[in-house]
Amino acid sequence: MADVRVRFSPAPSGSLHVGSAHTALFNWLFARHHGGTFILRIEDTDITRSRAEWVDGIQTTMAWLGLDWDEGPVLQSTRFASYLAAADQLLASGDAYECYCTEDELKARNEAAKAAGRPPGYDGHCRDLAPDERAALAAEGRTASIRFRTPDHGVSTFHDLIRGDVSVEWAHIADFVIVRSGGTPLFFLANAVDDLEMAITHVIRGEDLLDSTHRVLALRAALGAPDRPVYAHLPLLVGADRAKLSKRHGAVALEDFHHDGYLAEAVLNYLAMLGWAPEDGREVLAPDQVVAGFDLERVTHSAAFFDHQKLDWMNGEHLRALAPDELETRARPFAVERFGASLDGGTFRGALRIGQERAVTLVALVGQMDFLFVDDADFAIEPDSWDRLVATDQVGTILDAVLAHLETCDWTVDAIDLRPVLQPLGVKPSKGLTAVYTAVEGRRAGLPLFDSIHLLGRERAVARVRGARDRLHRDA
RNA sequence: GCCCCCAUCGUCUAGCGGCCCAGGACGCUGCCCUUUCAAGGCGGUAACGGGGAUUCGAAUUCCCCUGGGGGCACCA
Repeated sequence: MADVRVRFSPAPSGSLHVGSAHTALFNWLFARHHGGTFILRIEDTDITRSRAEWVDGIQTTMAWLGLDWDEGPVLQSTRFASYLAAADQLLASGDAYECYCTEDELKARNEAAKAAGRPPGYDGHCRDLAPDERAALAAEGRTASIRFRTPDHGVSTFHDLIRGDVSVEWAHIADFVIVRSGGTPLFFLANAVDDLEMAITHVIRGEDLLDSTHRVLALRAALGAPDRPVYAHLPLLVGADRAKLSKRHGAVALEDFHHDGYLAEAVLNYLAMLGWAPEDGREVLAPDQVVAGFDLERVTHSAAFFDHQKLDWMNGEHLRALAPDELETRARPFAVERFGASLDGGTFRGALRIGQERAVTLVALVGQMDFLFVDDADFAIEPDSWDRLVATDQVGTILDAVLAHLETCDWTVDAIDLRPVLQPLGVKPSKGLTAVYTAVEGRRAGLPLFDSIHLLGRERAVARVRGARDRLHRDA
């Protein structure tokens, strides 16, 4: 497939949402798979809802995910002249007309229609006004919007790469506004004009836009387009209630996943698996592998549930696949944010080495090593863990023996093995060591103890075990 | 209300007429490994929404029903 040109065209009315990111990703995958061009177009024709900071945020987040674009960002707000010229052309050809109905009137008539059991949508009130009628309305001080005249009869059909032929009767599609009474163009117009001018070959977007395709295509034809792009409507992403994913379903802003310590390649991988599956069934893939195997015709038809649990698993898979240096590069910002100046490079690398195989996110990875970097004055055992330590059989004996060992043992080894200390006491390692985990790491479970003690250093390790032992005696 | 789209384990999916009394993955769960927690290894649990039709044969084709979702803005 040569000369593929696709675009991702978000409205900058918020930060990039996982549903939008899903659409962006599929466009990007398609473009990259076919060696085509991926264009970023910002659909900000509604200037009251758009904000420059969101335009920046969308780009930042796309860059984080690894979705690079070849052209743009093209802001539709800078192209109003083109859209308005197209509107004039449609007015001249009779495909569009001026509508003097006010928003309040439309709303009232719509509600009346619904109440009467008739379908909502424009009723054609200003469709065939005579010139003198228009002049009279304008004289009242009304400003006209411009509406596109849809056919009264017949059927609109287009072919969707994923869903096959999709048809609807024109009688069900009301005339729609393409230019606001304030003189600014609307989505349908800008979309049709830009897809035409940018020579978009494939339109890949969410299924929620399926019905609007008929209108865009009609506009496009009225504008004199000789052809149509290929359409592919993606399955929607839904929450636990099976409704379209939105803010009330929890974290849906893509930047949140970044901040929560998810790896971009894991998010990309997971998002790709929502609605698409590689032919060989392998699920954990690097971005270039997803690109290589991607095929729009293998995209599924039904809405997909965004499963955080599976994302967590997948993130762990990608985390464990990272080379040591790369892991350090990714984790360091999170560690710096959490520990600041107390972060020691050597200890950090050691902790990463033993933490990598058990963490789900970078945040969790850094979180489990906090006992190494917290100020010793601030170190505290979790209350619940302390209670259970106190209740442990022979806890005093265990801590005394461990303390004695830590003060005298050889510290030049790789890790401080405490099993020989416990053995003479007749304490089961798993049980006795839980008490030591609590004393050293502040909780009953965490990074491997023997390595952790070594990373902590003799002085600090001894201080922690002594602290626990002394507190035990005080309480007793 | 009208229109459109969709329908395989709890979830993501494989399956495009016989290879399927349905395969993989997440989750859950049993065992093993094990200094905790994980990770890992080996098992287990669990699905073709219902009814017709076509066919020698249907998860796969067609129709109806049911269910779910989306749309019907001077948002995109």
